[in-house]
Amino acid sequence: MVQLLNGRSKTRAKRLAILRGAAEAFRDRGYAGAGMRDIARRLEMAPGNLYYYFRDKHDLLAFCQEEACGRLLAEAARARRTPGGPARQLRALIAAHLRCILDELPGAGAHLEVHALRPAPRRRILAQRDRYERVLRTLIARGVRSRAFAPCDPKLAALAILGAVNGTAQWYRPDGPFPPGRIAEEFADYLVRGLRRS
Amino acid sequence: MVQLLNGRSKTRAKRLAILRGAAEAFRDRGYAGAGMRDIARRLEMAPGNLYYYFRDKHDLLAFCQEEACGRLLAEAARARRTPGGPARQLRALIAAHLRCILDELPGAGAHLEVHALRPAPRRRILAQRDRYERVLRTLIARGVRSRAFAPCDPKLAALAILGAVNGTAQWYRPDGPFPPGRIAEEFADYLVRGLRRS
DNA sequence: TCAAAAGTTGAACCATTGTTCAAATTATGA
DNA sequence: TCATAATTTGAACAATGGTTCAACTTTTGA
Repeated sequence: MVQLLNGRSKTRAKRLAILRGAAEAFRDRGYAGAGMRDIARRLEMAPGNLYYYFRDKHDLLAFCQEEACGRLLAEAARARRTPGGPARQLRALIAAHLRCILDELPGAGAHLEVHALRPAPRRRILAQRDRYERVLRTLIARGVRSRAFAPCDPKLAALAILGAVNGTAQWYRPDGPFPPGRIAEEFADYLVRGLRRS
Repeated sequence: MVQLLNGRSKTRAKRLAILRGAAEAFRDRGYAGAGMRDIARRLEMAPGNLYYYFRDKHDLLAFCQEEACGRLLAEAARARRTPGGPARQLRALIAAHLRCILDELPGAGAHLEVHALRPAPRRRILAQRDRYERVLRTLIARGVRSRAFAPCDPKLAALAILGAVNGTAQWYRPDGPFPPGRIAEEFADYLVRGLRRS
């Protein structure tokens, strides 16, 4: 294979591979419960090697969460550009969010154990999370104003949606009965229909 | 005060007090992240004293989860006795569930970190959780059959509801802008409306 | 082909964790 | 009031955790 990746992006690829194992471990055992040795074993590498790619465990967690937030914010931006009213856009965002955390990242940042982050990354990640939630709330509020949705508190509705969506990381299994696409579609339908006027 | 409590129920009261502190710690830091010293400090007692009431940390976690599951199953039984169709019953159960984990228990077992349980308690708690989920699914399926709800997979719908409901433990704060009753009512309305035919 | 750089290893270190226990304190009841 | 039981304490112990690092292997590029 031709070498298309320079040094920088090769280490980034490795960091993403580590992310996958680490995020799985964090999801299964929690941040503190997942040991560096466990993470290394999942990836079939030596524990010490993790420290070649990440300064320490906090840094590894921060990378997981920033990667997840970054992708979700990209999906949020795309959703706002999709044609249609707030209902269609919200539906698209929920489905994209689900595909993202089920398919690409193994629930990275689903737990969002921000308490374990250092002050600086925590501020960054909380800011990203706030931006994402604001997009959600704005879509909902817009739907309420356009009378597509019934009156409600957009903040509470957004929290309900995020709970249902992020909760999937806890029970979803790739070899389970529900493929990610199916979950994405059914959840998006259900969670948007609850907002509609009845 | 008159001594109405015999020895047994007095130690049970203390165990419940410990539960409150422990469940808060588990919710904030995760099972592994919450140290026995932290839990003791929250309760203003010595670390060693916890071992007078619980065999070890696993036992403390098991008590939290069994207490939570027990109360939720009691609410499930009551919901099935409330008058009205599946929609009303489901709405009542969701609201009761929320009041339970927001008001009474500080999100005990919200995480449901079953991996940290010993085999025997884990079997018990998983069985209780399954029973609870089955009640939920049955209510949903009944609503679908009676054409009160739109066709859907009751299993997926139940998981969506549980995600939204249990997720509240992560962001709810007693001194926040939303009182538990408000959250219970809005969530119950929203989550049931999503099932209705539109 | 080979020297330098990049990447990998696992044993060792030290702080922290769950846990124990003998001693101290408080509650009980006759 | 006092002896007994119940409860609480905190120092100490063994195990586990994150982390370091010198040595080793692989990759790179000329």
